[in-house]
This record gives sequence, structure tokens and C-alpha cells, in this order.
Amino acid sequence: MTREPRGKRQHYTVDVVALTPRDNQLAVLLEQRSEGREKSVRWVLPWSASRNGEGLDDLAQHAIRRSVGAASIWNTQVGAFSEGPHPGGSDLSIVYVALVPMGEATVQGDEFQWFLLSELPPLTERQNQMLQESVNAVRDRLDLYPVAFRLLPATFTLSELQHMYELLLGRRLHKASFRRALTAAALVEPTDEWRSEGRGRPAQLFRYGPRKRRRARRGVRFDLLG
Amino acid sequence: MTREPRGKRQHYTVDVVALTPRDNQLAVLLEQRSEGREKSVRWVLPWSASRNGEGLDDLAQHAIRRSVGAASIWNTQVGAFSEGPHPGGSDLSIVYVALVPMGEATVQGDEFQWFLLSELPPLTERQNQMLQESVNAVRDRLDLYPVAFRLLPATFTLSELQHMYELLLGRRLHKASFRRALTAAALVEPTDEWRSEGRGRPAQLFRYGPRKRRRARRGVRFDLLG
DNA sequence: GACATTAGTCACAATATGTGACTAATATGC
DNA sequence: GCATATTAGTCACATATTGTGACTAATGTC
Repeated sequence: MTREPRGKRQHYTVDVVALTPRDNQLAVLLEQRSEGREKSVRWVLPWSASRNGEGLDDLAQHAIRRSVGAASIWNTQVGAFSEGPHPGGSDLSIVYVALVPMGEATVQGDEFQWFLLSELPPLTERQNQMLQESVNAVRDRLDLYPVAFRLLPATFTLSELQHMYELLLGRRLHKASFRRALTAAALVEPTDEWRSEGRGRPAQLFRYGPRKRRRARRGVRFDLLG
Repeated sequence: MTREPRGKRQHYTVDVVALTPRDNQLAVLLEQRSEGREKSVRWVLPWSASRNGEGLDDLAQHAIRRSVGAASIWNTQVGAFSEGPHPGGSDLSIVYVALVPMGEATVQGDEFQWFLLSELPPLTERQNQMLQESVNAVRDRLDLYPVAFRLLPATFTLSELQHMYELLLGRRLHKASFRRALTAAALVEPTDEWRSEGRGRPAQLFRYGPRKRRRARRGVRFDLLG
């Protein structure tokens, strides 16, 4: 449907890196495309070719809806990539990363499939770069944008939230510290629901609800500089 | 020189937002271009039109060398912008922000001029957006990339460094806290030079020299979430 | 009912940050 | 020379934040 006629030269494409948590790590959505005349199949990042007069955000929306299926998926631009070949032959890829909540990671047909980042099929150099930079972007923006909340369902337990942060940060967090910082920022509000997950004490469900945005004005952090 | 023939349709351009400190704020480099047949002149962000087989970073380098004059200017991609018209008629602008050290803000000819951000000439909507996002990007990445150091000469006093941070953050910092954090991170190394700037005690000159990169592993910060 | 398991909280220690006051070294004015 | 202004640099202490283990709570399993 978004496939362009072979003869027309493409200017650029909007490529989407859709991520979702799975098996305690991240998974990315890939699409199977036939190369040439059924010569071979390969997995590629879903993309939308540039069309006249359509903005980048709209093109990203198209690609997300076509591949993930859902409409209200949080996404943001990562950047533009020109190095290496693109499977669709585009000179330039504008990359958007989309965060698909846990449990909503459906598949829009046999040609789409989620792959754990640790079990990727071979990709072209540009695709690998785009994927890598998208994951980096998500991790770098972790405490600037609510990315962890976009990877969780609407309601979640605090343990689930902590596990998500641990997944994204790649390190363990201490329960008491985590919760103290969380309540200090007034970022989540409790619901009156509880979830009993097998054994152990039931956990209260929370939802993401930024109350007051009182941006902290602390000193400069030099310790993060690369 | 980088001007494209009128008949040829441009795919995309690489637009450069060159910033330098001036008068205790930031200034951006603009270029004066004649519209059509001398109909009018307008100030625009310098750009390079896409050429066959040239990567984005190379195009950014061209634009920087052509406008700022220096070659080793730190720069990074900000993103892609498609909304609103571009003075060169490009569908898509890939924006790079370049940081020009204080004192090296030369001009490459009469058509180039530095403008304080508070005294900008009228720009198109897309250009305003690109400029705004570039400044935001610089400020957001302040404690992830050494942007303050790229806006200073190779050697500088600690007071100058603090003033640069204050300029970028838009708020005052306490001297003792600032220096304590700085030495704790071992980010600068003293030279054996001192600068006597009129009255007052002479200040020791330092250079940026990241010794050990021991990334701090502190708790999660929820207080910055938007 | 003993035990394992997960949720949630607490108190204290360790560390980091905010702050004013201090000393040091220069220029200026008299 | 000498008092004073000005900027650099440091210190000590108060306050705030974070790290941590141990605690209580609520459930399921045996």
C-alpha cells in the first residue's frame, strides 16, 4: 500500500523503530519485504515513502498505523540518516522511535514480527545504525520524557514501573529509593484497584498523572559528561 | 557557490544554526540572500543543498566552512524539519547546530552577520522553529555533552566557565558549589598560566581535559519529567 | 500454621548540595 | 605608601538528597 512505483525516484523515507518490552528486554518490530522478484526475503524497519505535501509527523503516523496497528502510540523523531544503502533505495531516512505499551504489541499481519534486540536478523548498515541510535535516544531521554510510562499499560504496579526503569537503565535500583523519589515528584497517582499476582502481597495499581511540574533547579551535573 | 540552479528541484537541504556567546547571551549566524531578482533581501540560516552521494555530516561541514570559516567547529544534528516554506525551496531541512568558541566568531564576508537571539530579523516559520529547537537541544544536552566548553576558548578561567553555564541555564550558580562539582568530576586541568583582567586577583587558566570518565550511577530523576 | 514470596515502609548512614563568610592577589585613588 | 574596591579561590557548616538493610504487611503453598 505504501509501496512506491519502481520507476519513481524516492526523495526520502520516514523509518519507524517501534519498541516494546518483552522477556525482560526490548523488542523491535520488523517487516518482511520481498527483494526484487521474489529473489529473497529480508527483514526491514517499516517505512513510509515521502509523499507530496505530507509532513514528517504524518508520515510517521502512517508507518506506525500500518505496522503496529494502533493510532495513539507515543513517538518522537530521532534524526536523519544518510549513510549506507536503504532497502527502499531512499537517499535519506528520517527516523522516528515509537513506544508500544506492554501487552499492546499486536502484529498487523504475517509480514510483521517482533524481534528481541538480542535476536535480530541481519540488517543493513543503515538500519542497524538507526536502530542503535533509537535505543540510545530512548535511554538518554529517560529522565526528560516519560518513556517508561509509555511502555507500560495505563495502570501498573510500582514494581512493574521499577522493573521497566531497570530494563531501560540496564542496572538494578533500590526499592525504597525508587519509591521515595517517585512520590516526591508526585508523578503517579494511586487507583483503588489492587492486583494479586499469584503469591505474595497484592500490589496497588497506579496511573501516570503528572500533578505539579515543579522542575528542580539543582546544581550542574558534570558527572554525566562524555 | 552553493547556490543551485533554479530549474533543478532540491530534495533537501542541510541548514546550520551556528551559535556563539556574545554580550552575555547567544548569537546566531545569518546569511543575507537576494530574493528572486533583487526584489528584496532577507536573512536566512546558512544551508547546503543536497548533492549526489554526499553524507549529511559532510554537507554540514561545507555549510559551516562556508559561513563561519573555521573547520574544526563542534556540531551535531538536531533533527529534520518539513513544516513551513524554506527560503531555498527545499522540502526538508536537516538541521545541524554548531558551537563557535567565543572570540572565533569571525565573519566570512558582508553577507554574513551575527545576530543576538534577542535582536533577530524576521525569519520564516520553519527557520524560527529550527533555531528554537537548536537552542533547546543545546540546553537540554548541557550535562550530557561538553557544550559549554565548545563555546569557550581552549583555555579559560573558572569564572568564565561558570558565566557560560549561567548563560546557557538562564540562572545564577553559586561559586563554591560550582567549583566543588567541577573538581569532583575531574573535568578540567589547570595550566600554569594566569590571567590578569584589569582589577582583582588574577585567575588561573584551565583547559578542558576529561580524565577519568566515571559515570555516576545515581538514582533515577523524576523531577525533570515534562 | 509454618514458610515462601512479593509489597510497602522505616530509620539511619553516607553523600551531595546550598550558603555565607572567609582569605588572597591584584588595581585604583589619594 | 596605604585604604579601598574588585575579582579569585577556599572553607566550614547547615540542609537536602540518596544508599541501604531491616522491618512490617498480605497473600499463596504446603
